[in-house]
Amino acid sequence: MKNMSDEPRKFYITTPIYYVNDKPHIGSAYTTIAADVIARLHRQLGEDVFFLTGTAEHGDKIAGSADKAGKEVQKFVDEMSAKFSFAWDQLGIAPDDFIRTTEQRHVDAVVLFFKKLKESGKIYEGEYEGLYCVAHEAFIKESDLVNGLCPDHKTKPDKIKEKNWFFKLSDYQGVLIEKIENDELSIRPHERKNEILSFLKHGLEDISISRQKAKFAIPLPWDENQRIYVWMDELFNYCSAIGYGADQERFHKYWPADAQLMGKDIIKFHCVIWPALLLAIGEEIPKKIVAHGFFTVDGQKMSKTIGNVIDPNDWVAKYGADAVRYFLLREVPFGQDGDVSEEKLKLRYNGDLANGLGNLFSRVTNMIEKYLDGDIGDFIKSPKDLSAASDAFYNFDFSEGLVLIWKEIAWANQLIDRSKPWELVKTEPDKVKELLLNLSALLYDIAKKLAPIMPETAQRINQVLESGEVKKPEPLFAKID
RNA sequence: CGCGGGGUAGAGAAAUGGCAUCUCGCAAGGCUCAUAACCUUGAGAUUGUGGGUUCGAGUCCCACCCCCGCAACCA
Repeated sequence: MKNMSDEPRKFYITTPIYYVNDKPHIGSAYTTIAADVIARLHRQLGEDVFFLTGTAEHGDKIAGSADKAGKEVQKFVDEMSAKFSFAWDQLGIAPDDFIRTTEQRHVDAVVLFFKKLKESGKIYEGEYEGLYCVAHEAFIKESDLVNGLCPDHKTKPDKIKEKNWFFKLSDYQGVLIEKIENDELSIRPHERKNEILSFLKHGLEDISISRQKAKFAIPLPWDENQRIYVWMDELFNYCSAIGYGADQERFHKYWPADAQLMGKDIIKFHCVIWPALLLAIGEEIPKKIVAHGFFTVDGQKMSKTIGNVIDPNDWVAKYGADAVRYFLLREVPFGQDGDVSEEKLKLRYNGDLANGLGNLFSRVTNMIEKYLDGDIGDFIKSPKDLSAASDAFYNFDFSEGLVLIWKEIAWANQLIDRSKPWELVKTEPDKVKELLLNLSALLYDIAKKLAPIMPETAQRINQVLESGEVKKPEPLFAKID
C-alpha cells in the first residue's frame, strides 16, 4: 500500500540562535526545551522532523568580549558556542543540527541571500543619521540622553551621518497585514498577533541592513566598506542550515519552517522583517511563529546586575534534566510570563514527581512483584484516555496537558486506596490482578504521552513494564531536601 | 489620548452570563501496597476600585487605580 503520497509529512522547527556574548540561561533553555518537546512529539507521530538550534556569533560586542577575555575572536566564539551545545545536551535536548553563524556554510548562504536582495530592487543606498557615543562605540537614542549627555559616560554624543544600505520594509505593510490576518503566517498566542497587527497598521519605516563601523560581521558582497547588519545575518540561519544555495533539494524539502519558537522580545524581527525579507527574495514565509513569555526569578527581572541569572546546568546537576524540563513547562502556561525559582522547582520535584508519579510507580510495581510474581503478561487497553494531553502538547499548551496527566495519577492513587489490594489479595486475587493490569496499562500510556517532555523517565518506566518480570525499581525521583 | 498583557483564598493558576474550581501551603482524621509516601474532611475569597446593563456579572459596558512587557538598528 505504499506510494508517493504516503511519504511522511515534514516538520521543520527552529529556535532563535543564541548570542554567544552570554552563557546559556534559563530563558534560552526554555525556548530550546519547548522546541525539543514539539520535535519529539512530531517524531512520535511519524513525521520527518528537522529541529534546528544554534548560536549567533557576529557583532562588535562579541569582538569586544573576546578582546576583554584576551582571546582570539574565533577561539572565543568556539568556546562560548560549545557551552550552549553542552547545556542543551545536559537537558536531554537533541537537535538535528546546530548552526553557527561563523560557519562557512552560513556565510556563503548569507552572501547569496544579499545578492538576491540586491537583485530584487528592494534595497537602496541611503544615509543613517544618529547620535554616536564614542565610548559606547554605538549609536544611542535621543530619548536615552540625560541632559544631552550619554547617561553611562557623561559625554556629549556626536551627531553623525553614515552611509548605509536600506531595505524597503515599508513596501510590505499591506501584504504582511493580509498574510497575518488570514493566518497564512500564524502568530501565537493570539495577543501577540494583535500586537503585531496593530504595530503594522501604524506603518513601517525602511530599515538599514548594513553597517560602516561594524568590525566582526560578514562583508557586504558589493561594498567592501560595509558589513552586513548582524540581525539580517542571524535571521538567515533558518535557511542556511537546511542548505540554501548549496543543496536546493534539501532546502525545498524543509522550507518553509512549520514552527519558529522564540521569546516575545524578538517577535517583531520574526513576524515583520523576516517574512518581508523572504518575500523580497522570492521564498515562502514561515507558517507559524510561537512566542513564549519571560521569567522573573523570585519576582525580580532576571539580570546580570542583580546577579539572579539562573544557569540551567546547576539545576540539571541537582534535579536531573527531566525534572527541569517538567518544571519549566508545568509551572508557567506557555506564552505567559511567569516566576521561577529553585524553591518552586523543589516543590514540583518533591510534590509532583517524587510523591506523585514516582511513588505511584513504586507502589504499583511493588504490588506486581509481590502479588503477581512480576507477571503482567501482554498490555491491555488503558482504563483512561489520555489523548487530550497529547493534543494539548501539540498545541503548545504544555502545562494544561501535564495537568491532565497528573489528574490520572491522582485517580490511580484513589483507586488503589478504595480497592485495598493488600486486603483483597487474601480473598479475591483475580480482582487484584485485574486492578494491577489496569494500572500497568495506565502507567504505560502515561509514559508514552510523557515521553516528549520527559524522555528519560518514560524510558525507565517502559524498561520495567516491558521486562517480562516486573520488579520494583529504584525510585524514579529520589526526594531532595 | 502610543501599543499589548495582567490584577480571583497565604502563593500560583481555572472558570460558554447561571452553586467561584484546582494545585501548593495550613488544620484534623484514616490507611499500610508505596519514596514520612497515599486517601478523606475542614478552614481560608465581600474576584483591584467605583458605577452601569441584567431575573442573575469574575465574565458584558463605562470610568479610575496598580503591575509587567514592547516602543525598531539593543540578540
